[in-house]
Amino acid sequence: MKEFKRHLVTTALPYANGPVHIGHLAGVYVPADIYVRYLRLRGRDVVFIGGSDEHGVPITIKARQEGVTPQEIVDRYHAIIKDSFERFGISFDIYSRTTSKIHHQTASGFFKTLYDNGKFIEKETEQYYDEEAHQFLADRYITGTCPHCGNERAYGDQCEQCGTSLNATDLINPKSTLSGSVPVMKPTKHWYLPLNEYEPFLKDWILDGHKEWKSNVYGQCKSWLDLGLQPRAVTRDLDWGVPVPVEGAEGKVLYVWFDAPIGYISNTKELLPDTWEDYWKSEDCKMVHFIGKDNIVFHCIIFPAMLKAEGSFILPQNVPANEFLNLENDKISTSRNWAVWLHEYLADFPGKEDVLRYTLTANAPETKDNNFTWKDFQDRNNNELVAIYGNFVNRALVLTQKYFDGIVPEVTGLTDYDRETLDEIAVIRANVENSLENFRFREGLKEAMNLARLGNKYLADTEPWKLIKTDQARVKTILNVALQLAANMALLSEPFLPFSSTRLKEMLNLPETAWECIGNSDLLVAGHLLNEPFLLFEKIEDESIEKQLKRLADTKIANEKNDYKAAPAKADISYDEFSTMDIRVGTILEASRVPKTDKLMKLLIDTGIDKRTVVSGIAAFFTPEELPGKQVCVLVNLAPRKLKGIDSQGMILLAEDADGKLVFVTPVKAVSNGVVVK
RNA sequence: UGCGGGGUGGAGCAGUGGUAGCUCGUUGGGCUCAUAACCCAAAGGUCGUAGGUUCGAGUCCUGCCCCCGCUACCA
Repeated sequence: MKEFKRHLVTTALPYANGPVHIGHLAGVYVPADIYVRYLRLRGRDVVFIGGSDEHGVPITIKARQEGVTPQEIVDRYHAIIKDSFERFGISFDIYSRTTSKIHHQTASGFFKTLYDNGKFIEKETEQYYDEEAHQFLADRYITGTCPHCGNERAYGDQCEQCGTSLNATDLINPKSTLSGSVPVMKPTKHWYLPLNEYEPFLKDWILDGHKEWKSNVYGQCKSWLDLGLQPRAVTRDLDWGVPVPVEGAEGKVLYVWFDAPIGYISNTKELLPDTWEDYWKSEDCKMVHFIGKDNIVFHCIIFPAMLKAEGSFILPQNVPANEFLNLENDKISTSRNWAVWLHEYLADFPGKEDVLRYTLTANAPETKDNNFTWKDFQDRNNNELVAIYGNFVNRALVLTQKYFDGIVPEVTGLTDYDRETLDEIAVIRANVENSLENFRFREGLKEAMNLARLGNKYLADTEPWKLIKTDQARVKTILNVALQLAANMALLSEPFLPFSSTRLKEMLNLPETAWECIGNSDLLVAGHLLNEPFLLFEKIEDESIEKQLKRLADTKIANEKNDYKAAPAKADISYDEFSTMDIRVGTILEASRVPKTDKLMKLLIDTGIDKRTVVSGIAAFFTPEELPGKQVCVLVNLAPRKLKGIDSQGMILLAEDADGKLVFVTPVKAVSNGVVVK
């Protein structure tokens, strides 16, 4: 395998129209950070590049909805994202943004180079234009009637009712979702990158040259290449983005997918104005893109074709794309607020950065979509971090504190078992390294935890708490070994759990130690004074988990309300038919549950005409105590009916909300009992 | 519709032709230094489904079913 002098690690640029959530973290940022921290610990020359993607149509839409400028939107989210990454320990060397001056220059220059070298095709096409919003419309922003099933809410690219994919021009009665106006066809000119010309190169490079890529990545690429590539537009009609730097391109910007990956280059330039080319233009540099599976085609096909067209850049050595993470069995969604937001997590679980890093890594969607549940989060913390890692460290340190006043005891003689245990460290280290080099972070973490498991087993097998009564010298050796294991654990787990590693090193008073020392049994020398032990991890109680689940349940209810669509109107009736119904305002006098039923409530109501009994299915929503005195509307001429043996003389009017909850229909101010509702 | 990825004990994963493994949970036992933590043992899987190839298939082939991506928000 080739040894690279430098490493360039990029992470997908999060879109600055919302904060980052656990899906982003599990898919991209946590694995990338583990990888980078590992490379740094091994003394490799590495730059870690991140930044916000701040262009594109959705940001302009959101700005329009909120009545602010796109700049205000991206400023807001860029700040939140950058800050939360930093506090979470994603150790970017730079986290910049695509609205930066240097990015505009870089992206613009990149386009110009390709343009000047004749790498683009110019094409004029007719597209829908919204004359009120003064914008060309992407297919998704046009709705109309589906020509196949007649659904009136079909989108320009697909009808969600019948599933057919459409062209915007297929829609009957097209409407712009931006302004509601009827769009008109207008000619527009765009520049296309002829991807088809790069097909032979891409086939050679990926299909023959990178068979080691993950199967999801390789398979997706193969599929695209087998189907044949088409020229792809790299410009858009929009006023938000990097202006197209050629004549006749007024009002056009670079397509966000042309612009965004160039952000990796711009951000490297911003970080290293003088030496960035050592990373981007030197075959000695290994470039790796961390992305989610939806981005595979852009990073494996389009961006490499762009780089190839330009000619002076290197290509990625690997693109370890992850699958998706679900949250409590539902797709994570920014717009539906179905997510665990990083900035909220950091506020709710201060000091527990590593717990989330651990959970997301242990359960990373490396080979298929996975599910994050708060129960799993709690279990992994309590049963693994606390019980295995934290507990081992605590045992070793507390015993040393108790027997030897926190001073590392000397080795008085190693048994075969001691040696075997210590030798195991190097084996585990090799396993961790192998996993990380091959982007198997889940496996690597499990291997690292095996060191703590080994420690617990060692203590259980050697039982120093028994021997202390009879053989102090042996106990010295045992605790020395246990402490060496703990010190090795602090080093080995650092890429995965950096905050805990720092705390553990503090407790051990461990001097700066190189990764290469992992496996040594003298990381702590005899006579070395340890600091006071404290708990590395703490149990997470049910209450804090329930709080999170409650929040999600509330979101679900809110979404159901938002998604509520009124049922279609029933067939017309005459006024005479309506007037046959006699609806009166009445007051509830008494209320009691109907025994042996879940839903039924027996009510005595003063209807102004009489006092009568009504049985109503409201017991799930009201208590008998809160009802007396309430005014309600009653249909008084509904034929009586026996319910559970009780004569019900009428019906109370109720509105059923989107979430199934019932609400009384009540006059907005008190009126006399018996007044007519009409 | 098509193409790609995935469907393995309660949960999360490994396993590309030769007796089905790992972590957590569960049950039983042990230990008591440790955050009721730790250690040992056991139970638990007809490997989505129906066929086929093979002496032998989770592993290869074919059909079908389910989930996800390519397709707004979005990793």
